[in-house]
Amino acid sequence: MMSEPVLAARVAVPVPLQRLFDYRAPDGGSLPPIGSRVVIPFGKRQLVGLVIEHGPAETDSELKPISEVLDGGLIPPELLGLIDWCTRYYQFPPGEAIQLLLPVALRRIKPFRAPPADALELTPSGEEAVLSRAPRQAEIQNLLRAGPQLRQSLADAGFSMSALKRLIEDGHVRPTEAPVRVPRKDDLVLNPAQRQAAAIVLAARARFAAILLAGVTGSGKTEVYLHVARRLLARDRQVLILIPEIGLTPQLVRRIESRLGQRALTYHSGLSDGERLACWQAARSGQARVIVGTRSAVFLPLARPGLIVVDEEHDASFKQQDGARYHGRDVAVLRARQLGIPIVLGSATPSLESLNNARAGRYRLVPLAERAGGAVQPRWRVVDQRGHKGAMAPALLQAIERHLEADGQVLLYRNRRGYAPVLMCNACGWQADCHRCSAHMTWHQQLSRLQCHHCGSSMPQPPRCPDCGEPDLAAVGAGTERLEELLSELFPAVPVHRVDRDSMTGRDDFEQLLETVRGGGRCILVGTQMLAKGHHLPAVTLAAVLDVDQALFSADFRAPERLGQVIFQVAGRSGRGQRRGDFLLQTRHPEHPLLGQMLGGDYLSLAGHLLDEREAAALPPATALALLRAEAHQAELPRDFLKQAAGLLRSSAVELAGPIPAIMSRRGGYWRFQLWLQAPERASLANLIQARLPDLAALPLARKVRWHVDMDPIEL
DNA sequence: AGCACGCCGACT
DNA sequence: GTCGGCGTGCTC
Repeated sequence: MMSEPVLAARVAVPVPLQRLFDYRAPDGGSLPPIGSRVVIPFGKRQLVGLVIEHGPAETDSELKPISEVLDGGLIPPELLGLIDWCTRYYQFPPGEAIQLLLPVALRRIKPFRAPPADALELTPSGEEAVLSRAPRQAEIQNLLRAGPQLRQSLADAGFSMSALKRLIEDGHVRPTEAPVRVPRKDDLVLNPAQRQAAAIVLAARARFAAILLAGVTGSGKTEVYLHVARRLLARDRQVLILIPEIGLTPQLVRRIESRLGQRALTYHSGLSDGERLACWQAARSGQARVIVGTRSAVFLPLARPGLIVVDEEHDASFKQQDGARYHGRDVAVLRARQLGIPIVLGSATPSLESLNNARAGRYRLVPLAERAGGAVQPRWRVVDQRGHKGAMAPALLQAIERHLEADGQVLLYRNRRGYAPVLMCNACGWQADCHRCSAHMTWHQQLSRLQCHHCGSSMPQPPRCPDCGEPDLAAVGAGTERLEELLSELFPAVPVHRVDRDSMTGRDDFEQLLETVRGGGRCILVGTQMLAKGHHLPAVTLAAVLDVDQALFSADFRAPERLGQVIFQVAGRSGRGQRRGDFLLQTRHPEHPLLGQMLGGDYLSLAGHLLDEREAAALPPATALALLRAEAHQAELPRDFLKQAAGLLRSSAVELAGPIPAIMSRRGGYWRFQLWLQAPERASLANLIQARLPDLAALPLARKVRWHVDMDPIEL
């Protein structure tokens, strides 16, 4: 037997360096186990790191000792394995792993004071207390006799903080970790298609299976997840539900809670550090049974995992666009495989990536083709906008009028916020462009300012053309703000609600608007993406997409897929109640073959066509694609860097293209270029890039440009 | 990323 | 004569 080399703890340190650092055991102690949270000396600083593995020291210099072990074996090996795969596949430094694995509160050396429990219970004295002279307090006492309640739900129920405060001061009520009971609504009876879908998932309840639940809007996908979730909760398993970054969380969470009769914890960037820590710990201990989170929740430690759900799996926000560029959906599938549990990917408009995986037999496609509750699909019609100058053709306006007269609600989708996408000089043709981006600035009339939606720069309205001095500046085109104005003029008797990031600034604005709209009554909704996402608005009988044309001719090979998704999602908003809906598509290119394909039928057959086209063109997901991106203030630097990088990456295993400018060639003052790397297999592509990464980093130009690798990019 | 060291311009 | 600009290099 060979003599043992010095065993070191290989530690991930929160710095953007492509390697681990070796440390010896703390003075007078032994090597902390893998997954331990430790404090280590790093240069002049003390940092929090994670022990990723044990191994022989890989350095000639003397090892420093670990300063302190904060938590031994905090991160389970299963998660370390997942992160290891992610760092190698997505090519991000191990230090980024710390950001993904630890909530902020645990990335600091100082122990974090745990936030007070957010539930309240009666103390023994509170049970006894006679509160006849304090009716409000007595009501609270009565409520709490049934079990602990969240502070928040007491506040929602209209109890004042002062009454609560008094009860706490008097020692009648105290914070508690005890689980809060949520009254459970009875199960909806699943229809045969839903039952069958649930049965397929449940058949795999104790092993890995990836099920792609492709349910048309209104088919009741959520009921299927929740049915399955209940069965797994009954077996004492945890359920992790991943959702895109959207503000519908409160509504969705309430629905999940009442259906499951369980409290659901949320995990997303909107939480305070303390709240995130609390959720993280509850997930790790198993106390949290149901967790609803955005993509970062895929890295939560789970004591007894039973099911992962990825809702709206096609949504681009599952892909992190900076830092560690991982895809939450794909990582979730890998995690489910490692855990040996089923994962359900749900969408009315599945991504071509997932459909391709279904074609290849890696996922099981379970279509739900019928709307639940008997609602039927809307009638589709193309509105030819040619020959009309305005933002809305007469045929569209007539349809709006007709539906309003029939007391229907109208939903109009337009993917541009602001008043007008361009401000132009009528005299010389000058356009207000961003100085830092290759983009027009958007005219916001209410703010009386021009804004760049890409870099955030903003300026007041120029009083006259900066080029020719004429004062005749015109707003060209219509964003949601202008559409709202136009519609209010055309239909003065009808409320017009604008839904976009500018109008829905308050926390609950959107939620409240949805409530109002669900209350019924004629109205027009005009808005961006926010409006297209799965909201149930039963009184909407007309939905329309106002601008499909730029997507028809986009340079982005994903544009047709995205357009298809938006169109089917918006169409799905119409006619979900008793009355059949209409759906209109406004275009100046009614003869475009893509529109023909959509009009023909359902999303899955459109997606099938699109997937065939990707295969024919050797584009993802038929091939693996990675981008090497670089940007700098001078255009030559990233271009030259990528040229040199191309030389280093040349291999028979990959096809290289570029450097070519990004679709948005300049952003925030940076010139952006990219090198396309394509290979038949994702793993071999990742391996090649990983092997050459040190050489790339060693290029002198690598220090002069900002660069990174993006595996499976979705933004070009 | 930080934080050092290191060599050239305007200030008490 | 110094304070300080950010280029370059290192972190087990």
